[in-house]
Amino acid sequence: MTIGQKIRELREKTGMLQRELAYELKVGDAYLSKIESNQKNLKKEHLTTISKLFKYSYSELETLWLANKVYDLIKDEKKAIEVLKVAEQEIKYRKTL
Amino acid sequence: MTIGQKIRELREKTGMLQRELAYELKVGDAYLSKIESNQKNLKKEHLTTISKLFKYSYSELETLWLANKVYDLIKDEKKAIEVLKVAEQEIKYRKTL
DNA sequence: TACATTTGACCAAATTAAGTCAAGTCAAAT
DNA sequence: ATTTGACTTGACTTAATTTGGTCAAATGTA
Repeated sequence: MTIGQKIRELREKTGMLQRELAYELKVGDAYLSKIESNQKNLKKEHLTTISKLFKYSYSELETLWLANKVYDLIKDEKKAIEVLKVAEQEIKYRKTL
Repeated sequence: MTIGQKIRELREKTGMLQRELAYELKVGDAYLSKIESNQKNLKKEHLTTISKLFKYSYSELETLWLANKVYDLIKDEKKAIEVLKVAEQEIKYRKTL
C-alpha cells in the first residue's frame, strides 16, 4: 500500500471526486491525480487535511508518506533490500548510543 | 558501519592523511572531514576514486552510500523501523509485477 | 610549536518540490 | 457517433531546498 493508493482509497470510499478533494487541499486536480499514482509527493501538511477529512490515522498516513520517500530513493537499485537492511542496522545501532 | 566510517577506516589503514585523500578526490580537507563524520554526503563519483585507490569493493561502498541516504531521511522519526518495513514490502511487491 | 582534524558560517550551482495548463484518454450516457 | 465528466499525461515554471563545496577559526594531539 502506497500513500497514493491510500489517498485514492479514502477518496473513493466516500464517493469524492478528485476535483473535490483537490479543492479541499487547494491544489489542481491534475496534481492530485499524480499524487494518487505516486508520480508526485504531497506536502506533509496535506496529510493533516486528509487525516481530518477522512478521519483516518495521521500516524499511518505519515508512515506511508515516509515509506514512499524511502522507496523513491532506492527503487531502481538492485541492492534495494540490502540497502534497507544496512540502514536498519544503523538506526538500531545509533539508538543504543 | 556508515559510509563515512568506512572511508576513514580505509584511509587510516593505509596511513593516509585527510589532506592527502582530499587531494585525490579534488576537494578540501575540511569537506573530507565532514564526509567521514557523515555531516556531508559525497558524490557518487567519488566512490569510484575511493574504490580504486584502496582497492575496495565498489558495490559495498555504494550500498553504504545509499544506506546513508536512507538513514538521513528517517533518522529523526520514531517510526523509522516501521517505515523501512513498509518500504521493503513495497519493493518486494512491485518486483513481482 | 606544529601538524591534523573539526567546526561553524557561508556560498553558488544544481536539483527537487510543488505545482499549473492544455491536450489527451476512457467510459458512460445521450 | 458524440458529448460529457473524470481522470491522466507531458511539458513547463518558479521557488525552495540540497548539494557540494570553501575558508577561517577552534580544537585536539604529539
